Amino acid sequence: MAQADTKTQILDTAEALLQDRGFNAFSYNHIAQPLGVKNAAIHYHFPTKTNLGVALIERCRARFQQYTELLEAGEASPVLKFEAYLTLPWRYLRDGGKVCPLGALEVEFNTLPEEMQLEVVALDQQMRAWLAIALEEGREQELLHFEGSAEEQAILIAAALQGALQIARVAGQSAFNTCVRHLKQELGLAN
Amino acid sequence: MAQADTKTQILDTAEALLQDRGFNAFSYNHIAQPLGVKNAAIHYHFPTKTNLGVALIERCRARFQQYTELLEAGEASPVLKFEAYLTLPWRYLRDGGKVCPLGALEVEFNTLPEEMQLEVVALDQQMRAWLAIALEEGREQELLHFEGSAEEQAILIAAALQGALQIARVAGQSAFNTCVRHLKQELGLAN
DNA sequence: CTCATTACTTACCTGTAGGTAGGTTTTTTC
DNA sequence: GAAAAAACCTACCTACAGGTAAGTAATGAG
Repeated sequence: MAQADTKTQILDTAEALLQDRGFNAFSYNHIAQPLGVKNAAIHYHFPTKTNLGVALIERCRARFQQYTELLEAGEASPVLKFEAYLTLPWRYLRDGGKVCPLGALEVEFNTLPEEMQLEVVALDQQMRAWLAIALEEGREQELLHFEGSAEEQAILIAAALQGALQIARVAGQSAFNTCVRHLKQELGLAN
Repeated sequence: MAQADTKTQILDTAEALLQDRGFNAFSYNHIAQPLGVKNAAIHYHFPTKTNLGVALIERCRARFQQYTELLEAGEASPVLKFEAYLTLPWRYLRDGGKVCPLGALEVEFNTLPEEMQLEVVALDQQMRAWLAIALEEGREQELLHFEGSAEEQAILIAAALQGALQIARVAGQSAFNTCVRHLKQELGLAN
């Protein structure tokens, strides 16, 4: 399984670089070097950078789906689901001040090949759609409180988290925590 | 004034490119071509891309200060100030789905030269600090309602707007409008 | 009218990005 | 144990990025 291993390592490295520097600011050599491999090796696994990008986003999608399926299978409460959602950006922040992959890709959206753009749109919809359902569930069970549609609330939450991760880079981690605290409060969740 | 004119045009073009594609995704040629000029001409006005970047952010800062000074001079109400703040991202969105310059620069933050990083930090603080004061004023006059410190509220608002602009790229302009509506509502502002 | 300055252009240079062709080593399969 | 497939490496190529040097055309001051 050396194949899968290297392939996974490539995706891991690329993902970290994406979240650290953005998609346009890393090259095949940036991936190859830490893996102790030549850039042609990366091209062997991912012929073009577009291929890499698409695979990277697809993996995010698959991982998110797995994650949510696990939560559904465990019959997690809407509150737990929401907090599980918060866990994602929270880990990014702790893991070296990374930024949400979606945010990075959206900023560079107009420079991305169409295949990647489609994946970005799909990932965004997938995540927000699931969050919206969890929020609606929470409201029905009177565990969460908000006005307007759940989809709208999901947009607000996603936007705030995404922006907060970015601002945290220049204003410190507390900026992100502040955002989370306020979002929870507005949903009627005790801290 | 041919000098100032070209220089301004360069900054205008660079700023548009930054908000459209990000800082790393445009070159001197991208600026030169639409201006009908060679890339060496850009180097004449801004020897290095770092110079350009710093000048660009400094201009944002100066412009923001002018904008706020005008509002202060006109003794604008806190509500008007808040709405004036909202005007900025709203124009970005209308002007071709642009993204907040600050957001773009934060995503690419780790790839920026230190001089630019310092400017980014300064711009972020400048904008959020002013917003916080306006919010606090609004609360004192019982025009705006929120919990926690004004600085915290300012972070939440800035993050949400910044994120919403980015999400609007893949989810449509309505995503941004939704965010604004919810933010206003939470501050106790009628739509 | 001359000289200096401003605002460029032409013509280059270096580095790196993404990508390819062909060879080599390692692993797997039968 | 041989053949084939997988997982690389070496050695390139092209395009373009950021940047520089030297020259030129226009402007304007003394």
